[in-house]
Amino acid sequence: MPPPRVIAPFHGEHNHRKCLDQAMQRAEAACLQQGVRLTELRRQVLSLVWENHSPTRAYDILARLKEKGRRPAPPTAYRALEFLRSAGLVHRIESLNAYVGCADPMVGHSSQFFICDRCDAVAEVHDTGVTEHLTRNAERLGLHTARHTVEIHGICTRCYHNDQT
Amino acid sequence: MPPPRVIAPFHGEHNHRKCLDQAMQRAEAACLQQGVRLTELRRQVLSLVWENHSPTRAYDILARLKEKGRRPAPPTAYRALEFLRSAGLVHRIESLNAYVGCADPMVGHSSQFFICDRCDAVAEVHDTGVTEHLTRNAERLGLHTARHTVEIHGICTRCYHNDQT
DNA sequence: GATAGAAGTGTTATACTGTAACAACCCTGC
DNA sequence: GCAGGGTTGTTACAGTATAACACTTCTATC
Ligand SMILES: [Zn+2]
Ligand SMILES: [Zn+2]
Ligand SMILES: [Zn+2]
Ligand SMILES: [Zn+2]
Repeated sequence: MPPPRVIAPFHGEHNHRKCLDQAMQRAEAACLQQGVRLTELRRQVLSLVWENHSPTRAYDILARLKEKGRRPAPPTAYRALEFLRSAGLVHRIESLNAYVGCADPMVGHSSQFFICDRCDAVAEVHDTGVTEHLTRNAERLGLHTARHTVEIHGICTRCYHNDQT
Repeated sequence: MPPPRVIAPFHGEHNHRKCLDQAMQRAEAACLQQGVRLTELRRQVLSLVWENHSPTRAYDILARLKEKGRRPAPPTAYRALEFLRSAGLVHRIESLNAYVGCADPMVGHSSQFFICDRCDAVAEVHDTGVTEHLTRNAERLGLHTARHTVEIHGICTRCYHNDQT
């Protein structure tokens, strides 16, 4: 079994511009491969989700789209987000009603998300051990699995230390 | 490591009246032990959640409370549900915005939920293997864990077979 | 038992999240 | 060009959740 792979860690100091560019490039490639259209609107929404590594809510997307000159209504944002999700380019965090970009869209994965409730940082992990346990349980119960939602909430080290001071 | 324990299975043929009575009894005991008050309203809401083993939404609770002669507004339901959740008597299914009764409230557990998207049946499982995997990952990332959300969606065997016919 | 404080519930209003339905537009292949 | 499907715009509304304050009920203490 391969070791758990951290797709996006907490607070990684990095050139985020690079993050964003890479995400957009991978999105173009993924859509090309899947034969679906990454339109200008979808590109804009994806880049908004990728503005940072915290979960983005649909109505935040709407507000930012307005700033960009569009006059969008809710369905505009939800449709774009649903497209991106089905293409594997973003994940939905159910416990927050929000979306994060996926840094590795080309592999079909069911990830686990570790979320800091103080600073909103999210780490995406792909631990096949967890997945196998869940799959085994599903089989035992007779559930033909469609999707996993695994979201762990807590306080990240940085925020935890800040609280002590 | 103990084997995964199925707290509530799919479609178990059973005397549900017994289910309900037992749940209410355990709730009384749990509240007594925790030194919190299981008021009449909270008792009513808990019994509504326990009417069946499918997730119950807050506004369904509201509607049923109206039938029982109250004239409740949303906060009434949400406050009762939040109380029951904090007392460990119900779990919230994040991916459905709904609540299910917990059949084993006395043990502090973080469960996994297996959900049939066709018939809404929910199975609650307590697999320490899953929990340990997640805990290990949280430690590695430096997340001081507060709560787990593990929800597996799919189609249960019974519904799957019905679809074939 | 009176009485203050805490806990619980009622009530109004409002914010946030998400979708149905239909119109208009645009792209692609014929 | 011109159908036809996919995408976006637009209006309206459904569903989920909380803030704020009033009122009641319970509990502890005198
Ligand atoms: Zn980045
Ligand atoms: Zn943090
Ligand atoms: Zn039952
Ligand atoms: Zn089913």
